[in-house]
Amino acid sequence: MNVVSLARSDILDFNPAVERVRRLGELDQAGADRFAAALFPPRRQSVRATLAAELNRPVTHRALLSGWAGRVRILADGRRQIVELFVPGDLIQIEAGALSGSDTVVALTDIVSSAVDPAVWQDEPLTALELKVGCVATRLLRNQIMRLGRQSAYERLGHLLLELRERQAAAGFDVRTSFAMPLTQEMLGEALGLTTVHLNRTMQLLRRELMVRSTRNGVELLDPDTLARMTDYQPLSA
Amino acid sequence: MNVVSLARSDILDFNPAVERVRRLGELDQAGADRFAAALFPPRRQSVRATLAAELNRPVTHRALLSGWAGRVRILADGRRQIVELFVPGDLIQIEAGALSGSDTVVALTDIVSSAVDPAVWQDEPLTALELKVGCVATRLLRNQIMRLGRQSAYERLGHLLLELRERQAAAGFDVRTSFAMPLTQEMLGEALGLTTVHLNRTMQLLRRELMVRSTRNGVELLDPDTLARMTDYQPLSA
DNA sequence: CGGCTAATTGATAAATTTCAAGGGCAGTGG
DNA sequence: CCACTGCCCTTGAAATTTATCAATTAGCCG
Repeated sequence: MNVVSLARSDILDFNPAVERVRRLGELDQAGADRFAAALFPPRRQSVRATLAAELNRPVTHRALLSGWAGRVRILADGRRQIVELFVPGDLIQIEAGALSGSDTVVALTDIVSSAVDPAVWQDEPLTALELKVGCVATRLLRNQIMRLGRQSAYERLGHLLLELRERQAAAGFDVRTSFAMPLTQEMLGEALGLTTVHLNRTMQLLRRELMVRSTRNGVELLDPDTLARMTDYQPLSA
Repeated sequence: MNVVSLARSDILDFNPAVERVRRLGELDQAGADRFAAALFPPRRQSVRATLAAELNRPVTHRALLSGWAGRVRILADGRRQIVELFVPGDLIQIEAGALSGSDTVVALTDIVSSAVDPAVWQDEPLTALELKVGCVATRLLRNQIMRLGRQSAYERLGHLLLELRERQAAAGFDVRTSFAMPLTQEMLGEALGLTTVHLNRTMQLLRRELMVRSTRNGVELLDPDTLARMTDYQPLSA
């Protein structure tokens, strides 16, 4: 009855994307299975690989099954902005050609992902889901804008960590003690509009104040409620 | 044959939203008319009014016909971020309830707008359009993230002005000499993550360098190409 | 034990914010 | 017609935050 531990214990057929869609759409087993069946065979890619549009369509989704990715924009002088972060379970919207602008989706770690058959959104229990998935993605973009436009380094980092935690929880991962955070501080800085040096110092501050503990390849939030209050974090599932 | 001047000369039935959709979807007259017919009677609202979801649907579009609006997020301590700006011709996506997060769409000037009948997207020549409209909106959000995360005050302002110009051009306005810019410097600052004071100084810098000339309620870009190079601006229509 | 890459530190410079006032201009009412 | 009031734009000086530059340390893998 504990979905989290079931999902974790039976790694073999735990699929974070299916889990996420199941919860988001409040699907029953049949609906979840239908979505699972719409996933093409997973493909493995290494860090820095590019995720491209597929199936000869202007817009496709790829379900990220493991590893992290990011949508990246690079300026003429080499500055790099990670516009959007993707964690396991996310459905990454990839646009073909001109529609994508100058942004690229890149693997930030080694990843596994599968294309989503667009036909699946026609099926009755899933019709509303494409819309919902889009709305959530848009809200994340707006969160990112709020962080970059209005928050201090400290707030940005705290807010982002809370968001990443909630997103992983929404994909069925157990985040109660700690959650995955495989990004280097350089990448985190590129996402948060901060230099590596400053991000490092900000992270140290969070640790010194006992808001965060870093574990191997992961992070633990020691007082999420206070952190949420301090950084104006609003749960996605509000 | 000059669409711009035709549109301008016949103000009476110039509808920037119809014009924009017509171009975006490469519609013929019949298609454009079909879209025009899907617009509910326009409603007038004053500055600071809120645009709310309608038609008992989770997501609706409102076509902004005149005046400017913005999607706004307010933090607990009163800081305000304009997440997204809307100019005449834009189709503003408005989410109901929880889907919207804590963001609100607000009139930044007096405005006129009409709801879009969602049924219109089912019609054949327009099917692909909802997708395209969404993609463009998303690209604008990503532009905003890039500006806030990676650019200096000078670059941010220049980049945004170029974007606002192109968007108004895309809605059929003649932007060759100057274009509308009815926002106060305070609002511009709230959009660009800058204080009013700093925005003011940055604007003066752009003027001093003869990149920008301010006219009454409008702006003229004196050397758009150079400005685009300096600010890494990529046309939406690329 | 190298040889990486990532994390950390210290010192200094630059960008941006804050605070506090002035000035311009348009509409309003006497 | 003029003073008045309410925005909005503009300025100056000082304080903060964040970036830059340049090493140094820590960890991990073969």
